[in-house]
Order: sequence, then structure tokens, then C-alpha cells
Amino acid sequence: MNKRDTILNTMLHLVNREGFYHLNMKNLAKEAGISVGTTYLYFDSKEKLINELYKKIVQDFKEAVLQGHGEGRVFQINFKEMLGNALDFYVKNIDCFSFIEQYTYSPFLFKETQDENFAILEPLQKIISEAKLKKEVKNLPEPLLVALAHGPVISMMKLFVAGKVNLKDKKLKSQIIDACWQSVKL
Amino acid sequence: MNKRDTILNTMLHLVNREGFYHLNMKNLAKEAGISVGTTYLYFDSKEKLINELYKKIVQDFKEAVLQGHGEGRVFQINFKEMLGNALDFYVKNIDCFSFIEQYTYSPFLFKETQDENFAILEPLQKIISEAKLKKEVKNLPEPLLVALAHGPVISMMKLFVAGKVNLKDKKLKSQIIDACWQSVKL
Amino acid sequence: MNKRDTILNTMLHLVNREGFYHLNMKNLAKEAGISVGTTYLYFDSKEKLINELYKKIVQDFKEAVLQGHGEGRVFQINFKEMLGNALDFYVKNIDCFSFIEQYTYSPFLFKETQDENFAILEPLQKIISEAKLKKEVKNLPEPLLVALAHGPVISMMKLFVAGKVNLKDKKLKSQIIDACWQSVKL
Amino acid sequence: MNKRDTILNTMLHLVNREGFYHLNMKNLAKEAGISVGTTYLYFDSKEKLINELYKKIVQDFKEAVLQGHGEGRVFQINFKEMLGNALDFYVKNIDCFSFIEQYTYSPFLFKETQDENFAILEPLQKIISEAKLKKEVKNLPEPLLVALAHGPVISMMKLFVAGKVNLKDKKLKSQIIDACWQSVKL
DNA sequence: AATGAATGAGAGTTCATTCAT
DNA sequence: GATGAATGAACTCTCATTCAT
Repeated sequence: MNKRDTILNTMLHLVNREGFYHLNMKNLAKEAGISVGTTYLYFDSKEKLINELYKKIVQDFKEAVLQGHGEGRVFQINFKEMLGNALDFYVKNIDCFSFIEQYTYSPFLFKETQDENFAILEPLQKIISEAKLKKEVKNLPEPLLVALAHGPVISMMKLFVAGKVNLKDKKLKSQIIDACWQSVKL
Repeated sequence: MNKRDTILNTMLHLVNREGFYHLNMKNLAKEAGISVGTTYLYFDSKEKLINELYKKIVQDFKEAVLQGHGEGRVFQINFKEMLGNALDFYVKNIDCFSFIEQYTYSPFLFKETQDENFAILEPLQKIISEAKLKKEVKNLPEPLLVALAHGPVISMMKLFVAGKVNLKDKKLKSQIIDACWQSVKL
Repeated sequence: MNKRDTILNTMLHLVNREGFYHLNMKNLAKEAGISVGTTYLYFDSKEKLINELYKKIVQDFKEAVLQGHGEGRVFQINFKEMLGNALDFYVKNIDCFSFIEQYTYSPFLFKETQDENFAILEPLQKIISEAKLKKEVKNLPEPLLVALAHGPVISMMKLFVAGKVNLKDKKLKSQIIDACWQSVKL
Repeated sequence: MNKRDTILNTMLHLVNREGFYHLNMKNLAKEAGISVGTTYLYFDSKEKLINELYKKIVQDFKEAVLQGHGEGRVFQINFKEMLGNALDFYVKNIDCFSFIEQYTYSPFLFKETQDENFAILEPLQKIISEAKLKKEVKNLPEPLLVALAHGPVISMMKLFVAGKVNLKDKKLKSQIIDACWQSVKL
């Protein structure tokens, strides 16, 4: 792996083990097996590094979420697949899930835009918006439909991170997805 | 207001205006109109102070949520009331909502127990648990039922904080609550 | 002495012993017998501290130079007195002399104005300017008259600092002043 | 131009554009169009490099100053020519003038000898010393005679660098030289 | 009880120098 | 000879905490 990616991965790891607050560049360097100075060869500042990491994760998430997505297919199929992909991504990359949540709630960093916070919702927003036009979902405000689909997933992930539920269980996973589908479908 | 509460309130305000990261005891004292030293007469450390604040907010939240709650009443009534109370509390105390979210996602502080994170869910958990026993809700794992009820509310609040929806609108509020009810009801 | 002045004095001392380049806040604090943090209670930054020190020295210099100055007197008296005062000030405060010279030649710091560099010349400029109007000095450009009076003083001071001449010798002092006077007088 | 000279020239340029303080080897290399490593093939350290540059400038200055100098000629001619040469050199090589001044006042670097500071005065010292023996100059201490000749030139240069006088003006130049001559001549 | 000047460890960042290529 | 990624000590500055008043 190239050094830039090593740094990003180590950061991701550290943020989740110690939290933003206890994170410091010296530890990051030590954990990554490089020197402090080297970090600054690849990133201008701690802040930029964190922002870059966030962008990378969002991009990875979006890609994962759109896996297997087909434009012309029935909404139900696409919706369930997307939610399933999201869950799978989160479960496989708990660090990424935790990072996104921490980042979102941190007036901690100077984000370039406030909207960054909602970047991960974009794919879901898009298909719900289209379904809304075609009246294939409940007649509720779009943001609410998104919240009904995404909110429970996040809540379940929080419980999973805390070790309170097992999202690796396929049955539970499909129950979540079905329940969310029930919430939005006509 | 007594000095202890002034400090807690100022902290709440500051955390949301500047974020945990940019928070510092000097500013806290200045904003509260006292000296740094005084802060330490009431709280042992910054960390303890934050933890205390969290506990206080959770307690306030729980009280607000249980407002009007009747033991013997129909589940639907209690459920909707509870969700409505939660929404009202959050909307009226955005600072508290943001604080809770930030705190939850912060391995920032050494929490006394991980379970603290889920303290606010307790009332909801309790009534859902009872309803489950009486088979008044869908036959789904309890945590999922809680997530179906609470997740969308949190998601909507995030959008509200970002100025993307207006939760002061009564119609939207009842749409949210109804939708959540639909998700869990038999 | 108050702490603020202790810091300024220590800085003055250190700049001359070690030079701007080797100066660092830790040593400054140690030498001043305080902690690093304390320095920042009195000055916003290293740079501001140096700029403040410069301003203070210039002010002290100007005051010293105008000592005994009388508005209505013969130009020759005022001129010689001013030059004598300057020499006395420099000799008594070698550190100040060295500091001024170092500061002047340092694109080292972000000066608020370039003109700061010439602030110490103001009193001399003023009396020469007046004398010029009254045709009491040679018919040469004002800047040159200033240079003829001040340049040799500075050059002598440099030699004094290097231990090559003894400016505490009264005879040498009056020779310098007389020679400068000869340079500008009609 | 060979690489060694390129480095020296770039250094000279950079010191005057950014000052000693903001100078760093990476920028030096970039500006010189070489790599950092290469710099160290030609110079042992930053400090040595600066010291070498100083020596080179002093040498260039001395050569320029002695241009046209004739051993047997009248002192006045040699004196005026020397001062004229110095002025011309400084005006043509402002960077060199600024560098010399910065260097002189910098306990910034560990100079090999303190006397280095006065190296540029040597030619002037020499002819004044000879003239003194032959009683062709005022009966004043030699260092003062040197200061009377050189001090005003430096002062005028400082004003020139700051854009306050125009030393490219031939009349001003001859006024300076004449005035200095008046200061030292019998 | 209340103050706020003082502390100093530790933060983020820089940069002269090295060395494997 | 030439490179430039890598180093890590040292820099400026911050801030939770203390304690004499």
C-alpha cells in the first residue's frame, strides 16, 4: 500500500480507537510506522487529512451502495439492494461507519460545506425522489421518506457497534430491510 | 439560577456553538461570567463537567418524554405521545439534541459506561418491550422496533438542525409520528 | 519590575546575546524566570513581542534624544545636543542599539510599516528640516544632511560594539559630534 | 553559470526577498532549479553556504572598490573614486548591500571572526591610514575618519533601498561624495 | 467562596540534513 | 553527480488545572 493510503487507514483506525479528541499527529505517525514529518509530505494539515479521509470514505460508501444498481429496474429491487449494500458496507467497515458519524457531529472541524454531512444520503435521496414522482412510494415529504429508510439502519448500526445486536445475522439484516421497505412503500 | 447550573448551561451552549474541540475552560468561564477557578469549585474536571451535563440532559429528556404518560393506556397513545414528546423536546432544545449526538459519537471522553449512549432510549425500549410481550407490535426483534421508531426521528432532527426541514410544522410532525407508528404497529 | 517589562528586557538581552535567529520562546521564558505560558499572557505572539519591544526602544530613544532640547535656541546647540544625546543613549544602552540595527535589517519580521525603520531619525530630520528652511545648514538635500549627521554616529557605534573604539572617552565623543557638525554647517 | 554559483546567487536573491528568517533550503533548491540534496554536494551546511556567500560578496565589493585605483595618485582622487565605486557597486547590486547589512547585524550565524564585519572597510581604512600618516586628512582618530566617509554612504543607501532617495541621480551621487570628502579633508 | 495569573506538558507544524536510489 | 522522500528534534503556541490571594 502506498504511504498516503497507509496514513489515511491509520487515521481511520485511530479515530475510532481513541476518538478525534485524543488523536494526535505523533501517535498517528507512530502507529503508521513513519515519522511525523512524513505525514506532512502527504497532507498539509491534520484538518486537511481528516477532511480527505472523510471524502474518501463517502466515495467508497457511494460506490458500494450503488453496486448492482440498475436504472430501469423496479423500485423495490433497487431500494432493497441499496439498503442491503449500505448495511453490508457499514458492517464490513465499522470504522468507516463510526468515522462518518463522528465527523458528521463534529463542529470539531471546519468542513468545507455543511452539506458534506448529507453526502452519503445522496444515492438514496435520488431513487426515492424518482419513486416519488412515479408515485411508487408513500405520499410523504421526501426527507421523511429518506429518514424512514435510513434512520433505522443507522440506529441498528449504533447498536451493532455497541455489541447489542448482531448484524452479521442474515435474518436480522433482511428483517431490517423489509421493515424499512414497509415504511416507505405504498 | 445557581452557579452550578449556569456553568452547565453555558457549557451546553458553547459545545454547540463551537464544538467539543474548540471548547476551552477559559471561554466557558468568560461566557458564564465567572472565573476559571470557580468552575473547579463546582466540577472536578472538564471531563466530569461534560459527563455531568450529559446526565442532566438525559434526565431532562426522560422527564419530558414521559410527560403525560399513563401506565394503563393503549399502547398506541403512549407510543405516539412519547415520540411527540421527544420531538418537541429536541425541537425546543436543539442544543440538547446536538449535544447528545456529539457526546454519543465521541470516544472523545472516557464515559463511565458504554451504555450511557443508550440511556435516552430506555423509556421507548420499556414501552416497546411491554407491547412486544402483549403482541401489540410487529413480531420483530425489540432493538429493531426501537430503531424503527427512533431512527427516523433522529434523522429528521439532523435535517432540521441543518435547516433542511421545518419540524415546527405540525403537519410534518404528525406525519413523522404516524409513519413511525405504521412501522411498528401490527 | 512588572512581568511585562521583565519579558521585554529579557528579550532585548537575549536578542543581542544570541541573535534573532537563535532566539526561542523557551529560552526567553527560562531566562526571564517564568514559564512559556506566562509569556503569552502578556504578548500575543513572538512577533508581536518583538514589535512591541522595538516600539518601546524607539520611544525611549526619542525621549532621550530630545532631552534638554529647546525650541527657540540656536540650531548648532540643538544639533550637537541631539547628537550627543543619541550617542549617550546608544553607549548606555548598547543592547538597544544592536536591537534597532538588527530589527531594521530584518525582513525577518513582518513590520507594520516600512517607515518604522526610519522612526529614530525623525527628531533629527525635524531640526535639520527647519534649519534648512532658515538656510542655517549646507545647501544639500535634506536626506543627505541627515545621513551626514547620523551615518558616522552609527558607524562609530558599530566599531564601539566590536570593541574597536572607546565611545566612553569624552574627547572622542566631542570629536565625533564636532565632525558631524562641520559636515552639515554652512 | 556553474551550479555552485547558481546556488550562491539564488541564496543572495532569496535572502533579500524573504529575509534570513524565512529562508529555507527547500525553497532555495526550488528557486535554483536543483534538488535539496544537490545543495549539500556543494556546501556542507546552510550556515557555511551563507558564510561563503558573504565572503564572495566582500571580495566582489573589494574588487569593485579598487577599480581604477592608482597607488601613487593624489589622495583626493583615490578617495573620491573609491567612494564612487562603492556607491556604484551598492546601487548596481542592492541585493549585496542588503545582504551585507543583514549579515553584519546577525549574531544570526556563527561567524568565523567578528572582524569579518569590517572586511568591507579595509580598502578605505588603508588609504585613510596612509593619508593620515602623510597628514593629508583631518587630525582625527582613524576610525572616525573612516566613519565620516563610510557612514553617510550607508545611510544614503538605506534610504535608497527604502525608495526615499534616488542614488541613480548623478548629481546626488557627487554631492554625497563631495560632502564626505569635505568631512575628512584637511 | 471566588479569583485569575501562572504553570508546563503537549499539541500541530517546520526544516536542515541524510541516504537509498 | 543528482535526487527528493524521509527523518525527528525543535519550534511556537494552547489550555486544563492549580493556588496564593
